[in-house]
Amino acid sequence: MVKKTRVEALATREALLAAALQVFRERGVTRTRLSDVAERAGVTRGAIYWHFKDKAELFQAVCERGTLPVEALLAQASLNAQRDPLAMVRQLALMALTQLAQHADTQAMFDVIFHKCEFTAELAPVVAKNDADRAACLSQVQQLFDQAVACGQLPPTTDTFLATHGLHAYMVGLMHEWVLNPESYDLAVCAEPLIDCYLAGLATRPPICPPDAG
Amino acid sequence: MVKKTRVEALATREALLAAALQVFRERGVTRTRLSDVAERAGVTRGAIYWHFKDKAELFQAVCERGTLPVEALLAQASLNAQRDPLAMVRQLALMALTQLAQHADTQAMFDVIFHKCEFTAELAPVVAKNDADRAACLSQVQQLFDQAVACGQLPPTTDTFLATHGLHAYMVGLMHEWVLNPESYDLAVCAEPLIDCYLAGLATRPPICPPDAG
DNA sequence: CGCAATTTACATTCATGTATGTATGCTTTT
DNA sequence: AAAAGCATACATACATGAATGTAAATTGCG
Repeated sequence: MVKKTRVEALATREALLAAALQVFRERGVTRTRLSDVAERAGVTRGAIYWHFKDKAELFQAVCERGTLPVEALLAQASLNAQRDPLAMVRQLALMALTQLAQHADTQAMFDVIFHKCEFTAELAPVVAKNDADRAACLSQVQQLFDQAVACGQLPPTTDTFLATHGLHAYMVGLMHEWVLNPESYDLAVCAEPLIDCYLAGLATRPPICPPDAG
Repeated sequence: MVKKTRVEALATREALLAAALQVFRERGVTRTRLSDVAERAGVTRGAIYWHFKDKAELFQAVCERGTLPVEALLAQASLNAQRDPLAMVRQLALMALTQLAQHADTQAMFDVIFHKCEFTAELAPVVAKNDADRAACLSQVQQLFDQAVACGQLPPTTDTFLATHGLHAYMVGLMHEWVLNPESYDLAVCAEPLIDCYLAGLATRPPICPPDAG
């Protein structure tokens, strides 16, 4: 079998992405040979070079396929933000953790990103996209926190910059560590108390940044 | 220059470790060639094979050199624990972040571990040691939280397992993200408000684990 | 002199990228 | 509507370079 119809070609591409995600997870991105990916997808190495320029581009595609749902959440956030900003932050965090807890592919992706990947020069485009996404996300959340301060949901002394970075770190850490041991606790259930605990901390003793420290 | 005295040999070993840390950070562990490490250390590749079996063992040595200070902190903790357990947790967290904020080598090490390394089968011994260390650390901290509950420093309903994992995730996330942008904020200064914020959350709205979720 | 510490030289393995082959689907023309 | 022509979607083969591990050679210390 050589030539496929367009939809079949798309299916091949999808199979390659799925296979890549698995092999990346097993062998690490750098040690992954494209021949393994091809074999797992049921094609040869040539097919990869048709769909992707090289391994870096393949990796980028794998990442983008996975980060899409999170971006959609953020888009929502800016719209419905005005009413109850703190609840929106809470919902965003919960949805991200729930997505992770429920979707095996999401778990695989974050396992790769957190523990099976080396972010060096050759992955510069991915890193750049990551940075941009993170900056956008942080900025959005900080705006929500600012609104929460304005609403009186958070104390007026709250350093929303630090609060944002703290929450972000918390999320990253939770995902980073939970993916290592998904059996250690039920994330779908525990996400809520974990998030609420941090938010309660913000409300009762918000971080206050000394001058010139950020 | 060929043969050295014993102390000089130790110096060579140290130079190799320092060089490896740098090159690991620049190129990622997997893409690092031992020839680069040797060159940076001012020796040839053969010297590496004298001191270390292979790259994995070199990496392990680099990690162990860096994780030593943290272990010392934990050893302290179990001793002075009885009086004010929550303050002990606080101090531990602060010291870890301070160590990171002040020592360039520590920053380099965590940058490598978090962003420049793929934890796959070939690094199994390192992973095993990491797991053991983490488990020990978590167990220690959970004991402190248990004592804090007993002292009345934390509400009796507190799920100390979740509290521990939450704090650990927080720490990991803070280090993981701050190392990416050490200029984004002054960690040495902000560590205190960040930690206190989380601990305040624990005190006012501790995580409560539903049955059978952990 | 024998061993510790390091260099040099060598063989081997292995993944990559590319160049080329090829057959099929798609399109256009008449 | 049928056939030709072209682009697509891969497979195959090859050349290349690069890093590794080991074995042998070298030299200085005790």
